[in-house]
Amino acid sequence: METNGLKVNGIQYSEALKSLLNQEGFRFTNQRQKILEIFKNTSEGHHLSAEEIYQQLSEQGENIGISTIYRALHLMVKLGLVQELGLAEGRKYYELSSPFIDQHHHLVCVQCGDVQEFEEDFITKVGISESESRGYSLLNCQFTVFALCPSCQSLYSEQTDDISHN
Amino acid sequence: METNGLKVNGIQYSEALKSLLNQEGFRFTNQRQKILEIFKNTSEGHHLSAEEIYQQLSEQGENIGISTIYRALHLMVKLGLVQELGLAEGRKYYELSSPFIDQHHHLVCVQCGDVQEFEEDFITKVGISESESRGYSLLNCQFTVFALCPSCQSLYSEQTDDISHN
DNA sequence: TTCGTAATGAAACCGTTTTTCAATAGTTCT
DNA sequence: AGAACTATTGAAAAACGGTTTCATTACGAA
Repeated sequence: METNGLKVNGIQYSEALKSLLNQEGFRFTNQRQKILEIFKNTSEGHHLSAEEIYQQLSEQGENIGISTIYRALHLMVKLGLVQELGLAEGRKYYELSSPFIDQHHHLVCVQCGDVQEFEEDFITKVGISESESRGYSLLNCQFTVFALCPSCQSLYSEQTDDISHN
Repeated sequence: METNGLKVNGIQYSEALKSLLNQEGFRFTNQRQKILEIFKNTSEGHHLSAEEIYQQLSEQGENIGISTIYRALHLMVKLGLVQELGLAEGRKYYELSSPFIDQHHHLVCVQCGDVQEFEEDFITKVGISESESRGYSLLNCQFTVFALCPSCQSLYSEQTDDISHN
């Protein structure tokens, strides 16, 4: 059908990004635009690492440096466009931040890495009140539940020996 | 007074650790005992990194390898003795897990790294019910609030230019 | 168009964590 | 207590995620 809804949204988004950047003295570069497009085209509930963004852009034929991606991600976090998540081991994940998407929290299977999202307004409220009552200014709060998903539970009990490290 | 409460507890603790390890086919080594002692002698609210455990043991004259510490920490996490925290950038922190200490959550200043703890039973209950309702088996849940502490707020607003990365 | 400088890509670098491997030392069995 | 089995160890090397450096490029204001 090629209605190109994405493209239309993409243009609006780009305009918004451009004015947001310019009004802070930053520049609207092709690379930053492409990175934001990756986020836009990513299904809700999927979280992107710097490496995955790099892979996707490389596949699209973009010649982008990994350091550019890290720099863009930091900038977008500071501008409030993107949120940084500490879901998994050793690596950061990113997602578009509210108000673009609803505030939510994560249930992670530590074995297979599957991530489920859920909403619970009260938790965010606790974050707000805990920081306010101490004079802190809230940046972001994350509730992460680490667990084993049903299919990993059976496997797991059989391989207690995968605990040792040699 | 030298009542040696710690030592008495230490012995009990060691016995408990030994049988816990042995019943799973692991060995009760001097190094693992020493590491657990570090945790025991650490004040509540202080979180240990692998590096800090290494420093403390080295000061005590123990000749322990850093890889042994990482291996022991992983094992203790799997056994449920210790909890892994993703509080700060680039490095993991560890603390004795409940039921040894009360369940609590963290308010972190992203600027100076100061950590405040607070309790909120409801949050833990959400973690339990979210995982149960999906058939997940809960391992551990963490609510982390990232914010700026009062003293860092003033400094921070002056340096908006630290956003760019060159 | 020109100019100033923010942003870029490549490569070098950094700190943390993991892996490798030969040597050591808990555990169990006799 | 001694022997045998093998989990664990320390040291060094490697891997890994992320950051910095620097010469070059390209936004965007004038």
